[in-house]
Amino acid sequence: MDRANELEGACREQGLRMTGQRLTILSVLSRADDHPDAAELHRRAAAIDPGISMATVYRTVKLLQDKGILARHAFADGPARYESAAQAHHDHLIDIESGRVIEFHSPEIERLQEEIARNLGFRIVSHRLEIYAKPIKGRKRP
Amino acid sequence: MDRANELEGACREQGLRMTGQRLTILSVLSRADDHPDAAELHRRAAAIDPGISMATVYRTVKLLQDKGILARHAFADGPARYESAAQAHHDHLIDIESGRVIEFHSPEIERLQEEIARNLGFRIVSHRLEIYAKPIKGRKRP
DNA sequence: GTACCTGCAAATTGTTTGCAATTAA
DNA sequence: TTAATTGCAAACAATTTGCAGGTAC
Repeated sequence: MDRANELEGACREQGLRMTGQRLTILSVLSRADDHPDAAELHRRAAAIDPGISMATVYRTVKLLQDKGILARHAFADGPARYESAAQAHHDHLIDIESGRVIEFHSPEIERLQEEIARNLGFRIVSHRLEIYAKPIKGRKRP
Repeated sequence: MDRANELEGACREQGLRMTGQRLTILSVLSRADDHPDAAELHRRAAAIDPGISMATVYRTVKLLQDKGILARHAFADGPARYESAAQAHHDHLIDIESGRVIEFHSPEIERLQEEIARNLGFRIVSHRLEIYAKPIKGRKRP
């Protein structure tokens, strides 16, 4: 019922072998409500199972990505960051002061993108929209 | 009057020393109507001045970037690609079959982005919008 | 003359991979 | 049983940097 089981279930459906390391990484991913990079995933996973290696983290995130279970985002600088692919499509606003990532979605922008691509004679396969911004001082944010 | 002189002029205005290597790289950049990566810039520059090193290419593009003369784009995969920053702001559609980059601009999308950021309590510093797409067969493209 | 620039090679960063040992199914 | 998975270390790709010598101004 919880997210760990959802991710684990998705993996089993895909016929992946559920090793201790994978379970550990899945549990880390399921409890993450941020956008950790590989090093951070390894740190959190190693806190549970100290023997886990960086190579396994990389192999696992790539595997999950290929299976459509995990989304990888290479923002403008620094290492790639990951999040569960289970949620609906969205874009990202990156707080360049804190590194925090805020998700948003604009059907209007999506529609305009489709229109632009079509007018150029293309069919969209994927897209990337990232806003790099600073918090406005004295403004409360949701 | 031509773009080589424009770029060179911009560099001189910034007080940069105009070495032979920089002039070579500037001339390569000025005649490029595509989005070359560092290796490609080096290839083209080396065709003019075989002694030029990769390190100098990297140092030069970074310098020009810092001075606002050159724009660096790290697309979804492969090395970063560069283009003159002299032109108006625009976003990119990448033909994933050929790697070709098509520029477009949508004031409407820009406006929506501003609105989204404002509503979240942020001020946009920069943004990145890339559309990865395939050509529609049997359609003529501009 | 001197601060800046260059080439070279070595270092860095983020990520991938070959291999021999281990393990899930 | 046996094909998949792991840890380790080495390999990789893109980019940066220390250093000793060279050059624009």
